[in-house]
Amino acid sequence: MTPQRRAIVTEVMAANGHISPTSIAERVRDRVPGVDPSTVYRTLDLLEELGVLAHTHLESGAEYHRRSESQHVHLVCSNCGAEDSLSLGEAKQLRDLVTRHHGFAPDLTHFAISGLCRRCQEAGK
Amino acid sequence: MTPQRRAIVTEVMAANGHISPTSIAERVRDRVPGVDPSTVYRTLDLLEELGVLAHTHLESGAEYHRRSESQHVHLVCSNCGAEDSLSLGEAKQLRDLVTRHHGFAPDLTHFAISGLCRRCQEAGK
DNA sequence: ATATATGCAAAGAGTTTGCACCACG
DNA sequence: CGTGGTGCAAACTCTTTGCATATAT
Repeated sequence: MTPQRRAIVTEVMAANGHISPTSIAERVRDRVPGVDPSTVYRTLDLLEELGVLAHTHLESGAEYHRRSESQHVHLVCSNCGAEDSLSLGEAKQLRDLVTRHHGFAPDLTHFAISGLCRRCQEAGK
Repeated sequence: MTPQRRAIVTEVMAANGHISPTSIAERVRDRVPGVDPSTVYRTLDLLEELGVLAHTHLESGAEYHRRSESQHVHLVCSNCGAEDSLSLGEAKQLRDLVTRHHGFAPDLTHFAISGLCRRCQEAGK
């Protein structure tokens, strides 16, 4: 456990929801000057292998979050960028629906779900 | 309508399902030597604005496909890479479920759905 | 003829890797 | 004291942009 790793973990935990490797690098740098992006990437890979973190693909690229928040299914508005998420119950319904028909066990947290939020739908008419 | 554009469109249409910008660039190059990747990117953007093409985010990055195949919801196995897709009916059920609870109109084709295919689930025990 | 698409070259962003050095445990 | 984490520099991939030239209509 090095100070760099501690700072990286702290930033990911502090980010509410998810955060990109680039942002982590910047924020960690503010706190512990000199931390290299490569260290951030290496640490994120490690923490993911250890099962502490996981990443999700959003429009802007990969974002990391605590593994324990893995129930989080992201809904992102492609128009205004608003973010929402499914409840556990809804996520389960979706999961079951896919599994039932395909024997495929989806991890709905790994990619976001893009679409139009209610407001943008209404505005779009 | 330039020969380059014709070749690019041809390749996307020939690709069954989806194809990455890089692959398009390679294949087009085989047929019309000298075509620059920047031309490919510019053309893809244009065709997307015109509503002819759309892109989907897979694990490996963005892939383009005909807009008319936009019902295609991708299921990708994170273990073996196998690809499957939802039927129109299933896609509609999922869509309705999300819309009903959130007023959010998802475009399930824009991001793939990651998970474990049946075989990998069974093998994984 | 004229608007526009192309190629080329360069610049960027994000990420990965090799290596010598330093530090944690 | 030794394993292994770190910074640095370089390389890489994918993508974007500016500009002069070539091309479609």
